[in-house]
Amino acid sequence: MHNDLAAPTRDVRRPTRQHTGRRRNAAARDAILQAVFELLRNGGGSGLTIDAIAGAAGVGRQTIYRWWPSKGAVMAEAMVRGAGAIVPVRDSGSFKDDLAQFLIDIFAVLEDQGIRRALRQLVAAAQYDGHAAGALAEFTAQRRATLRSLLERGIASGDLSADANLGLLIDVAYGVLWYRLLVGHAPLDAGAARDLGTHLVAVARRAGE
Amino acid sequence: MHNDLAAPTRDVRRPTRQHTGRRRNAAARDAILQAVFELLRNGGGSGLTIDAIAGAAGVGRQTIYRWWPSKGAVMAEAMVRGAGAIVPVRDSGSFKDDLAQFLIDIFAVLEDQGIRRALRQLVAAAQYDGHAAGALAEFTAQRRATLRSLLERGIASGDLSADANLGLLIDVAYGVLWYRLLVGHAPLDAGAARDLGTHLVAVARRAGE
Amino acid sequence: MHNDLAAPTRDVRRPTRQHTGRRRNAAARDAILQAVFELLRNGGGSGLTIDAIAGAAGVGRQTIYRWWPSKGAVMAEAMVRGAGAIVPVRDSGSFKDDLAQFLIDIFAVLEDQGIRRALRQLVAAAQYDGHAAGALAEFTAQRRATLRSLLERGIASGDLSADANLGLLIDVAYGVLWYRLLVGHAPLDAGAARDLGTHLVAVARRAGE
Amino acid sequence: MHNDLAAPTRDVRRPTRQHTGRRRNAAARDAILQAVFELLRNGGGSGLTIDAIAGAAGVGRQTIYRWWPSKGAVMAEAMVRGAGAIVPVRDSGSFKDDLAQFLIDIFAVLEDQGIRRALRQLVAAAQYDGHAAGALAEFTAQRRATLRSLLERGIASGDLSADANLGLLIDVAYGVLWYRLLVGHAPLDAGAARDLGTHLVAVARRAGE
DNA sequence: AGTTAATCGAGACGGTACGTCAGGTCTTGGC
DNA sequence: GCCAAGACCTGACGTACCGTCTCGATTAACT
Repeated sequence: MHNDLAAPTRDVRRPTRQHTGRRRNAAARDAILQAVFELLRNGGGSGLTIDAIAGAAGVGRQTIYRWWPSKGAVMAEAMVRGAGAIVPVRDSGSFKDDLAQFLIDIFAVLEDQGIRRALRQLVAAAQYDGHAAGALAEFTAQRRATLRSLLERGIASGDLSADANLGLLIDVAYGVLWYRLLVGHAPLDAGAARDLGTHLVAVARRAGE
Repeated sequence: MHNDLAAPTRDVRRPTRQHTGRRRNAAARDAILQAVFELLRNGGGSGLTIDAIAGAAGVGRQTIYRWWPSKGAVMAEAMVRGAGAIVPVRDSGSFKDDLAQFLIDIFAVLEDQGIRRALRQLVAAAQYDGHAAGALAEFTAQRRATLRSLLERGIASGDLSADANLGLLIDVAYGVLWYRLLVGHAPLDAGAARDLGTHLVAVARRAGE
Repeated sequence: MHNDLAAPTRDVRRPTRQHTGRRRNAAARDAILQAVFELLRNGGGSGLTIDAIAGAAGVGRQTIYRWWPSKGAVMAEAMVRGAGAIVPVRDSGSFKDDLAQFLIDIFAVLEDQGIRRALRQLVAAAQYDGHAAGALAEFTAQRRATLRSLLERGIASGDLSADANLGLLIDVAYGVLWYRLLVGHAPLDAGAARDLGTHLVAVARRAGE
Repeated sequence: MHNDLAAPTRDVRRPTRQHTGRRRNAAARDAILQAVFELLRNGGGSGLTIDAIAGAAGVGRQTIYRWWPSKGAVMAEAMVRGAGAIVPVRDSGSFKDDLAQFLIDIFAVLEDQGIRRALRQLVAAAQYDGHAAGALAEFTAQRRATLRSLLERGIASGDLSADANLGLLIDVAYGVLWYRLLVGHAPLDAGAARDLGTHLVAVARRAGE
């Protein structure tokens, strides 16, 4: 059925056909993710229906189910891709400045109401949809790794003690962020970012003394 | 809902009659809250329907809507009532011990998978239901107040500096708690409670130095 | 609905409740049947969807499924009710005239393209839907009974022989009708009705000689 | 699909290349018709899908659409080919015997439940599919022609009067057959065939007297 | 004691969204 | 260029819930 001469050694291992038929269209996949993210940002996140997604993406409903197992899964992936606007770690030479700037940058992204709504939806979906939970776990792990590399630079520079509990520090930073985001009792602005940065540096230095 | 003053002639004819008819049955209300909490703890939170609540409580659906404006509202109230098992603040004389014990007690309550699921559901519901959001805000405000009173005792005793940023400290404590609860990347056990307690005391003491 | 005078001993005999809840709304049922018949007559019978029925009747989709088990069933009942416009048997004193007039009247009803389409749809649905098949059987049995009573008058008057095979005569009459209706190779007009009437009388008279 | 003879000049410019590409595979066509007929006879006619046909025939879906314009068309052709098992007209010298035998032979074929189901499906499909309607018309026209030739022999032999209404007689015969087949209120067995034969001869003889 | 009216459990109502299934078209790599 | 496979868009299906409305029964204050 295929050309034996082209891959003589492969035939032995894969005697049967691997695939036939039309290939999946990655453009459709992208259009769906794009549409989901836009709808989450602009429309009311609650009323996000599969039909609306399909309509906005110019795609059939079945195609969505072909790529993702549930609505939560596609929502999660869309938000990881869209909301994961990379907040870069700067390197100014001063660890304290870099940390403060990192937090300020993150909080600045969260000024956007659409991003806020999208992230809240992601957490909500993760509570009852296993796929969304997986996506959220992956998303947050990535974010924690970024912050960890920054904190490790602080250890190297001596701003943080060598035995600082980095895992806890990271959870403190993102914990405050998510807690305020989800409950909404306190602002997420530049002042909050500065306070949080001060807190992290203070405790980390103290930890080694 | 309408104003009787707009119909003065009726007041003349029925000046005294305040109310007639059967009174609401508080037992039904309790049965509903009880049923919701049980379903949240045991069943899969996703499939929590009004029908299921009514069935479990032995109640008609309309009765639920008579007492609460939305599913999120009744869920929220049930969880505030059920999950709000009071974790008392102890007074052993040592602020540090009391703080550590407070966190350990809270984390012990969270060992229960049902409580965990219920709290996660509450946060999820709050993201798309205004009533649930209100209930969550009230719930968390109450919890923050409790912790704040404990921390103020720490200031009084001199364990914390007088100008410590209590609001931030509280958000750090609950932020770590909720973040780990919602994302699930790290355990919520006695060790975590101790680490968190140490962190809070260390930073707060440092802050005033 | 029940007799309260039976009162004190009631609990013993009927310990359980007979019925609670809102009663079914016969008006909705009628609206559905009406809408189905109109859609079958006017619209293209092929594209008759449950949604279209529900929309035309101003009814929810579930209500249709509450009353009938399948689309074929509701189609069948609608057509039995709508297309079963009673063609009365006349009694002019002359059996032959009455038979001829009966056939002419039936064929006249079939001049209406909508009725034609509806009847064809009924037969089509009956081929793959058991409920529709039942409705068709009932419908045709009723029609055969009507014709049989007319033919029996013919026997009484001596126009038909006493041992005429009435079952076959009836099937001949309706067989020709349905065959032409379904295949469409020959017209169903007054001339056809007269020919068919002549045929029936001729063969039935002969049969006894 | 186009006629090469219509473009003689093309042959001059490309004298050698008569045709490129794989030729249509008539075997695939046969396999499809065979598969459709088998599925109609054995499986439930209702759930006959294009996918099922393609699968049973070992054929791609597109191949079916290359040969027929719609599902009704392929169903109709399959049934005309499969169910059109030729019932030959015999010539024993006796018209009455030949007619009776013809009807008995036809009814014998209809003993097969699969044939019955297939024919009912054909009629059902013809009610909403123009292609199937065409196929049914062609099929029935062919059957009527066969019976007509037999009846004309009856006129030649003097068993039928010269001015008998052959069109009506044919419709009576097939009408009774289809009516009983579609409604199912009476059997289609040898006894029924004999009754029908007697009826036809009786009326036809009488008609000329 | 009788009247009046709001509540109760139950369940039908008009809707909206779901996830699946089928139809007919388009695309891919192989022949 | 035909073929099998299968992804694509479309649209109907039957189900699950939603929040409201209606039913007979119950219950409690006011007459």
